[in-house]
Amino acid sequence: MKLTTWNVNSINARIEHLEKLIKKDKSDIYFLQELKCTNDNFPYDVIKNLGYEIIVNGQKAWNGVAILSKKKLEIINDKIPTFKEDENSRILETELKLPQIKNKIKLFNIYLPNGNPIETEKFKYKIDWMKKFNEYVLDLCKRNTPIIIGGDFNVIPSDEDVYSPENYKNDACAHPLTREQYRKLINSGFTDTVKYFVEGKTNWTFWGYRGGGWQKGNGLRIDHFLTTSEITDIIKSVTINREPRGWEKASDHTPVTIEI
DNA sequence: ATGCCGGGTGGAACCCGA
Repeated sequence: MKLTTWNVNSINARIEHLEKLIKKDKSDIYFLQELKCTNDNFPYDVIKNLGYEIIVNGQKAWNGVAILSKKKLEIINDKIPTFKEDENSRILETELKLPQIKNKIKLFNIYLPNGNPIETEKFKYKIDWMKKFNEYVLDLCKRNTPIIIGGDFNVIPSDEDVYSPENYKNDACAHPLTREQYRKLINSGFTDTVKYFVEGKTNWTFWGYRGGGWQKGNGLRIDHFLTTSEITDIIKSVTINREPRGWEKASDHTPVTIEI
């Protein structure tokens, strides 16, 4: 069972890349972020023709997340239940049953707010979003629910996860308050699967368009899969697929895959 | 050069992202 997360930076601008990726790696489930389209403008036909069921939480111009799955999944939540007033489409919660795990697994596809610049309401919104999400998820943890959280976290977990910590000293993704909220998940038993399973350094998942980020190898590790222990125990592999970042007119993020 | 690029939107010397 392969699950892949990818911030596509506009599903309609990237549909040919997505098709190419799906035909190559054939994951069972895809978490997509930054669709930049409404539910009505999602390219359902292309993806259905590849053999996937689709759930979408879209929004005009910004944000938007979707889950593609070979087997039909149901939407459990499209808002954080403790943060229903959130106006942005940034989350999809669904459930998956696997034979090797007794209870249903909770799947979360998230597009966590960027939060820059840090002196504005945007940063307050980011921290608030993280607190509300943690409140909900950590409550599930207490009840020993198996959980997989995948997506674009906009969190640089440590200074090892950015090409130049100095340049990101005042960035919302590396801010101590951001890292503190992320650590609450780690300290509650979630495994940062890329950190734990992918060897070596510079395991970037994002390279910015500006200043030749990709060409210079100036990247960040901000797309993550976090798993509770029951899931971590059955992980076969975790990979960052750098290839799509090198394609013409690429997304600035590249896919991350876990196999269980 | 985070005034850099590349999306969306609407018709912008605009907005957003990270």
